[in-house]
Amino acid sequence: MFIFVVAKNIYNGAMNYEPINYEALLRTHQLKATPQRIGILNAMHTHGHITIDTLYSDIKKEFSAISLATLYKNIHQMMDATLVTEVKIAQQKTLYEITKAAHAHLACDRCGSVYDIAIDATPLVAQQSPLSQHRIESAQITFTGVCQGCLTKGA
Amino acid sequence: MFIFVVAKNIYNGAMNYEPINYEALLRTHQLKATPQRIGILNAMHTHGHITIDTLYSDIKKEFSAISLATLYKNIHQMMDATLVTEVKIAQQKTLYEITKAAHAHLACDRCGSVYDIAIDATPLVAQQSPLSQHRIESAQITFTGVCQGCLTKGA
DNA sequence: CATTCTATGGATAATTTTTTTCCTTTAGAT
DNA sequence: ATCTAAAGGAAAAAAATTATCCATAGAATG
Repeated sequence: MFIFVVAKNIYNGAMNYEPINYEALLRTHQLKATPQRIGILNAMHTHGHITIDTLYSDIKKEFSAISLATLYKNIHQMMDATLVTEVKIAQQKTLYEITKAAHAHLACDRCGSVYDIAIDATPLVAQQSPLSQHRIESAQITFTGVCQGCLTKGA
Repeated sequence: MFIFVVAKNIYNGAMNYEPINYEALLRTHQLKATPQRIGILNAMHTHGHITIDTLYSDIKKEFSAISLATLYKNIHQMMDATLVTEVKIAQQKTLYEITKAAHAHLACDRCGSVYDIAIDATPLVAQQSPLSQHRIESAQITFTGVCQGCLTKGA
């Protein structure tokens, strides 16, 4: 038997039971639910994580007049509201994703793609914090290696 | 009894037995040992990790005419040679450090400082790789929390 | 449902960060 | 000591990010 305890109105990319209500998600985070913001969240959701360029070209299909400044402004507002997370990986362009259940990333050395890896860093944090003179609260993990696709087709 | 197996000419920031021979380190990595490069490595070493701005103002004390382009060009060459590592942390400026023994970083939520955390990610990689459809080879870990300094002086 | 107030979007420009180009100088091999 | 490919410096260009200004649109209020 599995018990899913789902906090109300927390986005979880892995649980696509029903279409995501971006309006409610925005309001929960004290942000106005504008069409542009909904579009941004939608693009992030369909891509999992997204660069500013992909987001820009994607969203222009719906809002041809949208400006990059609008994207940056909104991304930062959503980051301040912890609704969006910035993902920085060495040698890669910055990615943005809807804040979701803890997970790691794999950056493929060969093709550069970034994949989500299901992992709970809680034990790592719990283990490290007492060893450190700092108070450790969370962990962001980026793995590097070779992705499934490259393994299959490559040597 | 402790046995230290130290690969020859690998930089290890933690082992300051003797002054680091940057010339040899550069040559080992097939890079010409120019004074500017030695200065860059020296600044990285004394700071542990460094932003481009700090590096620039630091190194100008020795090479007043050095240009930012020279820094970026060299950093990239050293990164290609795996002598330097780029550290990207969300909400922070990119840091550069001499590639050293595996370690994690702690980014303080309060003051923004970044500290090194001694940790060997090998077990994490070994544990995750078989669980994944990808081949996982290494891990970069960034912890967030509150650093010792802020803990002491703050609430 | 209309009105009002405030936050948002879009245009534009300014900053900041990073990369490129071109020419002179230098490290390191011969 | 000489030679040559690589490196440094100056300058500009390109890319990424942020700020400013004003018209407009959410959403709260009556």
